[in-house]
Amino acid sequence: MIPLICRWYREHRRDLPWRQGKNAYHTWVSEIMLQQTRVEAVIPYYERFLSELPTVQALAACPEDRLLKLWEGLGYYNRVRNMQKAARIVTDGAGTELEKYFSGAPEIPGRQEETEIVKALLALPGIGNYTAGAIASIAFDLPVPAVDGNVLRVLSRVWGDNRDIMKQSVRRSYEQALEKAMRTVFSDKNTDVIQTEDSENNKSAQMVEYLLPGDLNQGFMDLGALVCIPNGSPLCGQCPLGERRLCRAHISGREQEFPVKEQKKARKIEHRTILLIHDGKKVVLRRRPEKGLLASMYEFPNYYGILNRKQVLQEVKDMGMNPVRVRKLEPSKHIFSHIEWHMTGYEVLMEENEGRTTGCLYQKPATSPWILAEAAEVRTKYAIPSAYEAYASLLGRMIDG
DNA sequence: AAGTCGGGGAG
DNA sequence: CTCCCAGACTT
Repeated sequence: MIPLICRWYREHRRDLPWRQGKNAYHTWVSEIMLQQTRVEAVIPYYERFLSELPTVQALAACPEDRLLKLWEGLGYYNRVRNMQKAARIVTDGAGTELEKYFSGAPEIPGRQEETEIVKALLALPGIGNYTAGAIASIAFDLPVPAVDGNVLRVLSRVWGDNRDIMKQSVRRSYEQALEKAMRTVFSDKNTDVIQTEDSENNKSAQMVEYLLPGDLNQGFMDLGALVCIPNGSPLCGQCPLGERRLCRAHISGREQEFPVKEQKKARKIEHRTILLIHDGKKVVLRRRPEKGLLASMYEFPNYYGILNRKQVLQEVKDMGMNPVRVRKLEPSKHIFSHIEWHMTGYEVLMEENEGRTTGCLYQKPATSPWILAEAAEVRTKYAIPSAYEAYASLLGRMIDG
């Protein structure tokens, strides 16, 4: 099965930005972005991120607000904070031996160093079993599995496995099974060769190429994305395993029954009130706490529950502003994985605050800091979660015209 | 083992 | 609407 997937991958692989050349830092960045995120969503972020932070050293040195702005809209913002922490560990030198692998020329570690490399990767924040395996196999050619949703879906169908793939015990058993198989197939003594044509000579000169662990792991990904797809019917006619009767689900016509997954719990609903406080030129923004949901990102002042006009006026006065006019805005809804925000908004026109950019007149700055942001900078400088998009869009119309 | 952490595209 | 995505971390 493994050689079949490797060969299928060489023939059908998608041409993706992070698949040009072999660069461990590039692989790392792409794998972090791709956690729970689709390829199409990642591509533009990946290009922008690498053009601004082309090296692990540049990542280590990037200011946090700029880092969050580069990640704005991708979600799971701890991913990028953890990646920067890891970059600082790597470039510190004191931490691991990984620095040479993540900077400079591509250097492939020997098999003897395999367990050490994987262990060092796993020790970095933001890198778990999957990502360590992906980097080790794709960038370093090490025979380590990278078990993600694609692998679980493909293999649960191939094996007709009716266990719940959400259970970590099941994931572990897949990792162990794959690791054992990969050690055998990718061992130095069993180098299956692939015959390929030499395109330059246009002759059928045969080159010897070896099956690579990275091709298997990426083969699972592309197979899962293009053929063995979730939701609906997989395209078994295009599958290298289907016609060879290597897939139990396909043999018995039960493709739809796998993978088995326990259904998720219902989301919690939260009502919130969003305030667009502005003077026609500047708008009030707030920085979220450093932990929890949307940590350290910027937002419009907002409050739990639905406030009426009187309460809104009181809140604005408590912030030290002089409100002139209050107007109710259209409600808006935003859905997170586990929470649903039902928002209502108010536009609050306030007196001009020339000269003031930050401050808190009636509250301690440490507990409720706010800033007066230039309208143009709201979009260019501050990382604002997509949850506020409806109101950010309204604000643009209020201030710019 | 269960909960937290985003956002968007497809069915 | 629901599901799922190249998951990791905390409790």
